[in-house]
Amino acid sequence: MIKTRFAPSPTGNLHIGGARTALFNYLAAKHAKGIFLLRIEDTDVERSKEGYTRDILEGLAWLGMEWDEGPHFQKERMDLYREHAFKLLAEGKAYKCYCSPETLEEKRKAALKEGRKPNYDRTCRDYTGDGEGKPFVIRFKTPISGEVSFDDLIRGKITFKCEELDDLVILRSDNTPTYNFTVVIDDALMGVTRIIRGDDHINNTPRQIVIYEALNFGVPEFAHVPLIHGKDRGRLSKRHGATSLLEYRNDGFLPEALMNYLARLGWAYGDQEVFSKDELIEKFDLKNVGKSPSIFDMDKLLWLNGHYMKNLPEEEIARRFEPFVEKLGMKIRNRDQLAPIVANLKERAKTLKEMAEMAAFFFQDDIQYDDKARQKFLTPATKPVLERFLSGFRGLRSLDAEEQRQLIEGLAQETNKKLVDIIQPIRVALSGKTVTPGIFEVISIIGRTDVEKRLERAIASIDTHTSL
RNA sequence: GGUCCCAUAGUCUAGCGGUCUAGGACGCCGGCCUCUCACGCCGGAAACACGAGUUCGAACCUCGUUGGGACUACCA
Repeated sequence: MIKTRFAPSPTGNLHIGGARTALFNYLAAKHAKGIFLLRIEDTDVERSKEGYTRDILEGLAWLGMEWDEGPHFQKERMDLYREHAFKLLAEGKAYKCYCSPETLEEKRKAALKEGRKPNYDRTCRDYTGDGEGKPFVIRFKTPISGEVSFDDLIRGKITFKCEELDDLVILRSDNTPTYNFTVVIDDALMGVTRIIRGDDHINNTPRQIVIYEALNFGVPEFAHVPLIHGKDRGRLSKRHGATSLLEYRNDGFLPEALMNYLARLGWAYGDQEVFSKDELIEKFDLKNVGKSPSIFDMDKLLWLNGHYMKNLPEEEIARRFEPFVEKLGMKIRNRDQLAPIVANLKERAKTLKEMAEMAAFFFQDDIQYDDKARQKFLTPATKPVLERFLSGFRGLRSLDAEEQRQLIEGLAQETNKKLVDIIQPIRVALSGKTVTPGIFEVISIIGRTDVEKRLERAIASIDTHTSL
């Protein structure tokens, strides 16, 4: 049975990089019909915040990654870590270190200055005294010679010399455990068989392996996925996409699209670009995960989101669309409008938020005229067009597209104008903008009464402006 | 500095020694469609970082160079 885990620390929001690591773990587990476990690594009391935990859980849930086990919280397992630390101490596999942080810091600086490794000099490794009541930490006795290697599932064999490893602190002087220790205890005790994490952990892996061995725990499999970089090729920061996943939700992205995008970032299945969640589970394989870091590309995400906007069931899009309309401070008064609005806008809007912005004029009585649009299309020259259209419109038996077409084409012939010259002023009169869905659709969605009102108002507004 | 990882177009990637005059996608440019904008369709520019090997043959294997990244805490 394969068991994977996502183990974020609640010292920040769940960002794109973390979400993708979580996704790979999720997909690997689901693909193997195994278990996906969630663990919150909150041993850093100073920096951990409950708000971040909430953000992480909500982000995972929104993307659609249900975890099978947990969330476990390390804060609740402190005794367990201490117990194992003292067990190692009793077995002579760890030792108390009485060196003060200050002297350690000095030694490190001096070593760096002289070009030596800034590792702990192991002063206390063979010390047998009682430290005279001084505060102490527990350090792990790392093997001094030899090699540690592991078969990374996506990189192959990676080997480290033990000399490069340090005698890691596993229990701090305040009696709290450190990361490299808790992670081993938890992964071992929770039965995690396959650790998929960012490649920033490659260097930690040998340090963890020697702890597994000292505790007689079976060593799990490791897979280190490349990090996602920002446009500047550096680590992801707020500027590119390190903000919370939930911001993508608020910006009107669909979880289906984001999951699809994230999966394809670093992983590929031939030439295929679009994958449903089930398809991802079916086809995901760590073997096809690339080794080089990738850069987050908002344009491609937008394209994929647009794809899902077009292809998800309209009722589903409509349901998710409503909150975005409300967020713009508008109300959907006539629910019959919703379906045709979505039908017409789903090909144009890349996000739900954009869709709401595009749809705004449908929901407002006193629409705002875009300045440039008004100057160009609501003028003394176009006023007669609008007037003639209005009177013709009043005589229409229905708002059927064919009838509308006849009216507008007739007007174009009579005035010797092109269709666009008739339609654009009408479009601006009805929407305030030069860009909207097809005019017949716009008219039929707005409805007879409101179309007339808006035309009247637009015509009147021309008077106002010319008299000024 | 040390250790480790990585290297196909601007970006995501296919490629796993011959089928590569390197394929797909986003983006970009041009065209068609057309009531505006999109959508859709058609076409185009654009890449194997460099240098040595190995081999009959290398984007694919080896080594080196260069470039990028990560780690180097009583953070995770």
